[in-house]
Amino acid sequence: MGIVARKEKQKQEIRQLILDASMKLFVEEGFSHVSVRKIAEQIQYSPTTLYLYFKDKNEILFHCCESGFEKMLEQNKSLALIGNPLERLHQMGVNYLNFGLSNPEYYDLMFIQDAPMARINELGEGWSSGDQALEFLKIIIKEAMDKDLLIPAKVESVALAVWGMVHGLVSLATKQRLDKLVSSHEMEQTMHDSLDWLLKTMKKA
Amino acid sequence: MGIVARKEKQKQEIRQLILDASMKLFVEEGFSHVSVRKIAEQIQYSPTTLYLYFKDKNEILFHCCESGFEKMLEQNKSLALIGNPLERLHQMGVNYLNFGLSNPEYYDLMFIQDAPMARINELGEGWSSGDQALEFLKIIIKEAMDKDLLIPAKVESVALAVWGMVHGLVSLATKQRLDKLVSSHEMEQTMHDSLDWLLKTMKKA
DNA sequence: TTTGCCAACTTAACACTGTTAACTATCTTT
DNA sequence: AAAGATAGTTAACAGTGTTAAGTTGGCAAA
Repeated sequence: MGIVARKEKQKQEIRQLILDASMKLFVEEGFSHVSVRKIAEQIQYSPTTLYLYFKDKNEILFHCCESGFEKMLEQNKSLALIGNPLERLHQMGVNYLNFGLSNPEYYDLMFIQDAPMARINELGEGWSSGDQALEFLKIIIKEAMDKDLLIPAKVESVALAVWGMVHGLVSLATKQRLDKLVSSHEMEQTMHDSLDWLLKTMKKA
Repeated sequence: MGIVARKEKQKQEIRQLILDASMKLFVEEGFSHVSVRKIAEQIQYSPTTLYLYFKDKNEILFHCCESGFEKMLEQNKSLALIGNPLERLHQMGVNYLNFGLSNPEYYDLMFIQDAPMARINELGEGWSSGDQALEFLKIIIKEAMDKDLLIPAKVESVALAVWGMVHGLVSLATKQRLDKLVSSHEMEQTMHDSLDWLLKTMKKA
């Protein structure tokens, strides 16, 4: 049994090797410049070898995407320390904007590109990463309402509105839709202003 | 002079032929399935002929994108009839959500894909379509504030927040990020709920 | 009228892309 | 030692955007 276990371990190592190479490439060169052949070259294997470890490119990208969610989750660890749910919500929004602007390639994969979702749909699974994140957001909002800090409303609507807004800002910015409309050195500040405005507005007087 | 004018007219006709074919294709088959070769086949020309009329594929897509903005503008013509700026803002949001959900391929090109912006950046021009749309939004918000219907705030922040939210909702939805989180038959309603919530919340009591 | 030019257009090719089928070693088991 | 599974390869298919070179046809000047 030891021998079959070792084989399995080696297999996993190569899988990881492929994923690491993919991530390195797409962080450095950008999502659109990552090809199966380039990944293979990076790890000194033939391109077709990747297909022995992954069904297709989508599956590789899905794992990179999951890795992005881990990165994001990591960043949000410190949120637990914030007692006030409204302040926690605010910091979560700030973290979201920062993550998106600092990791545009990851962000693209996590929330915009079709590839990772295509893989999920093929397997008929749920989207656990997205589910967790939205659930987390809903809990904070519910807590804030319970503590009478927010105007009562349907939690789902508010959560979607907040997520929608920060996602909208990040994706407009990273897809260059604000470049010609907002001066670039004020861009980040303007985005944070919008977030501040939302939180101030939804706060109970 | 008549002869050179006719030639010019013919040139414009072929340009339009190419654009029409492109639009037909990418509305029917989806953005990612539009290739230079397919466009060419559609109009019975050789693929390379397109390069006599357009610099590259990006330029073609840019024009399709502009055509999307016209479609959207058309839809917003009726807004002028609404006297109350808050109601007008609300209807504009509703229109935005509907446009995005009904024309996902156009929407993708207008607000998400790199191609059209790449062309704008190459030419060093501004983004007049985006500029107009945002300006329009700002004017409504300013009017609402002046008429004491909205809590006063920096117009730019509010405009970006509102745009960000509707854009965020549409792009999350069209990029399948809500599929596993919101039941599909309630999706549209949920999105409108979020918009309603925002407008109700920002409204002066 | 004939020559020459110029414009519109096409063919062939380059350098890529994801992916599959078929082949070749190497290592395991009988 | 022979047979079979495993891991990896090469070659190929069908597609992408794009460019260089070649081919027409029609018009203008000689």
